Amino acid sequence: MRMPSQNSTAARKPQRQRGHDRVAALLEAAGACFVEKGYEGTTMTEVAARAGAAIGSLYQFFPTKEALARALLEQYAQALYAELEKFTEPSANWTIEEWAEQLCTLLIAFRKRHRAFMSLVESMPRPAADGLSIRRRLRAELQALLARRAPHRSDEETYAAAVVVQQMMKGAAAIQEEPNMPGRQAALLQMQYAMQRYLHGVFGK
Amino acid sequence: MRMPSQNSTAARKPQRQRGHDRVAALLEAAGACFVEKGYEGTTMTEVAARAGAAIGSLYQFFPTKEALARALLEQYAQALYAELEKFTEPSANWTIEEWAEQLCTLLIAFRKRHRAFMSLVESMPRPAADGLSIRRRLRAELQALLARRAPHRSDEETYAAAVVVQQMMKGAAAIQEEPNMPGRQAALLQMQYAMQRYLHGVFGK
Amino acid sequence: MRMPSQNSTAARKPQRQRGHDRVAALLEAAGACFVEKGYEGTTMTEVAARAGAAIGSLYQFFPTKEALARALLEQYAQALYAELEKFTEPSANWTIEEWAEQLCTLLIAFRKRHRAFMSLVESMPRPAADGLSIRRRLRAELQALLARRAPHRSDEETYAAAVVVQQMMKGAAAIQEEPNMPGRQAALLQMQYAMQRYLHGVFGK
Amino acid sequence: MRMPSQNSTAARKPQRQRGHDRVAALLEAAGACFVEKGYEGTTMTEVAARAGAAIGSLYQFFPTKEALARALLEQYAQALYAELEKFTEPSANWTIEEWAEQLCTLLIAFRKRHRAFMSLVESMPRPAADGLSIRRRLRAELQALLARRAPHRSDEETYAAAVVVQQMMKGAAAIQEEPNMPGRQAALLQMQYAMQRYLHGVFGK
DNA sequence: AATGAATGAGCCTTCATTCAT
DNA sequence: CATGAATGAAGGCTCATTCAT
Repeated sequence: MRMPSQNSTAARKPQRQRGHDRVAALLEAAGACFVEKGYEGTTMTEVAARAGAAIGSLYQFFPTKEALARALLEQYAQALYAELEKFTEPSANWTIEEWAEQLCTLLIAFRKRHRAFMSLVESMPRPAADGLSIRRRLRAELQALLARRAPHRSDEETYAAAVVVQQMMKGAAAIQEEPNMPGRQAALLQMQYAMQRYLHGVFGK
Repeated sequence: MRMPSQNSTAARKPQRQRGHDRVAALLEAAGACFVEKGYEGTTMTEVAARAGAAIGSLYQFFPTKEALARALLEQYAQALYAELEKFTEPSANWTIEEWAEQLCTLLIAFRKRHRAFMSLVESMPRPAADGLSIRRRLRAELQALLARRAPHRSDEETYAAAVVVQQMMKGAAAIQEEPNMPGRQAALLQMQYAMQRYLHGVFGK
Repeated sequence: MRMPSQNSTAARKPQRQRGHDRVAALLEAAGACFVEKGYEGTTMTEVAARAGAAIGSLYQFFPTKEALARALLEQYAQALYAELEKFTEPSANWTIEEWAEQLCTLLIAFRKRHRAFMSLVESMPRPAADGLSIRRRLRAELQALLARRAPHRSDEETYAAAVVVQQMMKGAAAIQEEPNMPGRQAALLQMQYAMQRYLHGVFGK
Repeated sequence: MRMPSQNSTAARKPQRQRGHDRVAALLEAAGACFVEKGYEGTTMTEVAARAGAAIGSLYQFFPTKEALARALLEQYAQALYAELEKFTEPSANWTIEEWAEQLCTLLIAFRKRHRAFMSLVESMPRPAADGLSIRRRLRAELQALLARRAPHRSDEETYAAAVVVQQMMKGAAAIQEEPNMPGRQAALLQMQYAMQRYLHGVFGK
């Protein structure tokens, strides 16, 4: 049963609200699908079904499968940048080892919360690979963070270090994701240790 | 000694010269395709065409796309193990840093020569994921190598270290593969440096 | 009340007028194809074309060739059961010979109207053989009818009789279907006569 | 050197002992396959493999799948005619009931021994349907037998009776073939009884 | 907006049959 | 004759995307 629609200005808001919920549900469903089956394995039909929407509705908001993935990725990226922001301020007080530990902790927690992130970054097909640009942005972020800690280093040096840190974090994520891995915790700690050693070597006094 | 146990997804072995050549051509074509477009993006039709064979010929030897990928993977794995074998002997004379450098060099060279290796390991769909078992084998290999260098370490410790080394090598490979990456060489060197620092910290006297 | 338990090989139900029409057209086309070429000989492409639909539309409603055949079969089965229902009531007044004649008439007419029925029951591949269960149901129906006429007979006896009647009806259908058969009418009458003799022997006073 | 080729779809006759064995093995393998999977479901490759022969060898003797089936059918038909011959002589002494019983027994035993016979007769595709002609020949045979027993009957009458008898025998075979059928023996006996009643009614004094 | 039907290019795979050795 | 590789038309089915209601 439909409520008699209120006057045109008032009626708009609930409609938008509905739309918002829809989009949220769709993105969530998409995330779940991408995690479970990867980009190629995910079906637009299934995403819609999982969100309790019709296929047509899905296309109303996301004109393309790629757009859907991109939107999801973008959402994650924003969240990640927001979290990284917290590193800007207090990081000055930390030793480089503490800094590394915090970074590891943050990234690992983030990937645990948003499992589709990695999955998508890795499984989107090359030509469309938006994952690439996201990685680049994240890398720049890391570089900026590192540059702040070591202002005397050249851009080339901080860039290279950012690349290394990024790859190591990716490694940590992979460890997390691997099913039935024995000694996962120990391995993660070692990964963190490796990063600490590296950063100490490069930026430590 | 290997049983001739052709399980259903295994490749049929050619029995004539002609067949051998075909299989080689097909595998090569498959490798090229997988590199360029990943597992899902690769078409059996295209593989056949690229090898100058009819689609039926492809299926004569590889009953499935998956079998084709698996065969390729297996081929690479064997080659890699063979190369790693050379590490067993002389490594005793090396410092841990030299050892790490040699390993980096070897793996990087290997991936350059067999670009489909990584591509496939990463892009094969989970359930079939033969990549997983290959990674496990390689990890065991690394662990054995590390254990030889540090006999006083427990299995848990060497295993964790093997995991870390493996992830770092994957990172290096990713760096190599990334298109249009500025300062690639520097980054690779840093990656190697990171590994050396880590191994030094863990196994160095 | 029917559960909406769409098991994976079941047909999706259309929810719009347009869909209903499509499904009807598709089933009709399928029937025609199955009659002409049997189950294996029938092509999904051809069914779609014959119904003036795209191949995708066919699969929208019938996820499998088997599902299509099953749906058709089910439709016929329902129709047949409905017609047999009319036998329950008045049959008491008939002699066994009249009963047999009516049954022959009904079944022959039914098969003439729904020629795909038999074709499908016979040509569906064994493992999937839904034909089997349909036959079993029809057999049970016949047994019930016979049991009503001869309440003093044991279940075993009526079952065996039902089997015989069923096979004879199948024989009659085969006679009908055979192309260029001389003296078809006479043969059909003889078939009916055989059934009457048999039933008279078993259930007659 | 090629013999002036017989008609194109016929099987070539082997000319050496080895060839004979091969052909026998192939036919047997074919029979097994046809029973298990029907005509369409059977693969030339599988037949060859099952007979321990190469696919090329199979085609050396049977130029076509159809030819293979036909050859098998022909073989069975010959065997059946041979067995029916025994009916010519002594049948005069039997009552019609005895005659029917013997016929049932013989046919049932035959189908049990040559299970591919029925399977093939029923599953060969229409246009090629050699089954048809075989049925016709068998029908003629039956008619001849019946005519001998009842010389006063017209051709039309004996033909119709032959048709009925044939269908009933087919029904009996179906009963035999049906998996997990409870009370099979009883049903078979009833089938025989039905035939006896019928023949008694038509040809009995 | 929402819904669900429509579309069709394209994918993986099969298999009867032919051919070169 | 034997063998096994070669061939390619054709089939079942998927799925991103568009359209009509």
